[in-house]
Amino acid sequence: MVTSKEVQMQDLIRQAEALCQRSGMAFTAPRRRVLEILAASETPMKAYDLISKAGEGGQATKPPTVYRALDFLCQLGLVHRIEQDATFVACNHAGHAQPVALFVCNSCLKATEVAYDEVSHILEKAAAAKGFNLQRLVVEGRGQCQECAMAA
Amino acid sequence: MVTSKEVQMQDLIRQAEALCQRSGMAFTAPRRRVLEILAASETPMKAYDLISKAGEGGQATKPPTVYRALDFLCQLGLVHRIEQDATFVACNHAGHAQPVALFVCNSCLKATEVAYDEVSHILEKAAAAKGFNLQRLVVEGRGQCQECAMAA
DNA sequence: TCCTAGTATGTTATTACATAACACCCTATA
DNA sequence: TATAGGGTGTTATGTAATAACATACTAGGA
Ligand SMILES: [Zn+2]
Ligand SMILES: [Zn+2]
Ligand SMILES: [Zn+2]
Ligand SMILES: [Zn+2]
Repeated sequence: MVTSKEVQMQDLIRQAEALCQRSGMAFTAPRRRVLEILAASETPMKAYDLISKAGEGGQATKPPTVYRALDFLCQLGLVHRIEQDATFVACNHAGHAQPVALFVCNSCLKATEVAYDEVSHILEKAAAAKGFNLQRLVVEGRGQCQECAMAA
Repeated sequence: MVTSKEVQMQDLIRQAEALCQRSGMAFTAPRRRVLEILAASETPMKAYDLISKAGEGGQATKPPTVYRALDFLCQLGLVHRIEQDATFVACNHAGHAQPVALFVCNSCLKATEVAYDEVSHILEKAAAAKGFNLQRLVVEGRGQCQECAMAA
């Protein structure tokens, strides 16, 4: 049986390959491995869980290997880092450079991506009013997702 | 000579005392010490710099002491934690519970607080559109502050 | 062919961030 | 004077991230 999650993952990997080729970057084994694990996960993962997981059934994987892969994938926009709790999540839009907000459910810990075009303009203006030139923006939230609201 | 920074700090301490009394909480020595150090700092500080600083001229101060004080001060809204780089900054509005965005300058590392009433409503709606009930929001930015833009 | 520059990984060790667990102290109140 | 709640001190540990250096692969030029 092939789950939709698996299909989504294959898709993500293909898009990553394509994106790397276009950018002239190598989609190497450790990068693929890290992206696969993240894509297969229901929830954002901590770096050291990733390290353990990547080391299953094979040679041990050390922190720098995984952190380097994460840096790479984050730069390409294939993975997002959630600053609030130092976790990483595969992007389900494969390489949008546009900023998105990440909302994490307090119950099930799943992350929901939400675009925020409007918001970034407003914040840029608000920053500009104080003479601040905004270059990078982090928007994250906590709350309750739809499923968990139903269940409660 | 009394600088404006020092005046601001005295003010902040007084407000903190008042806030604690109203809430029935104790404004104890370590809490005061941590707030004083943060209030005196030009830039947000890392926890371990705070720990070193707090230990200067006296008995050594250990991590739990400072982290407990930080938790306390953050809950009261007297201090903000910047998630992006795990730093802490004294709030210059003394205990607003309202959310603010924190913009950090890439050059001088100073933080600028910006309120964002509008934005939270928009994001709440955007989240709601995906069935997500937003409870807490983190908005942070990076860029260049006014002073540094002048200097450049 | 050989050299070299650029990119990427492997490995060891260390630094930085944060909390668990327990003992002790103080103070209010029953 | 017991005892419960809140707070601190201390030891030890857990968790997140990177420095530094060695090694490997590839592409392009002498
Ligand atoms: Zn995304
Ligand atoms: Zn949920
Ligand atoms: Zn503030
Ligand atoms: Zn600046």
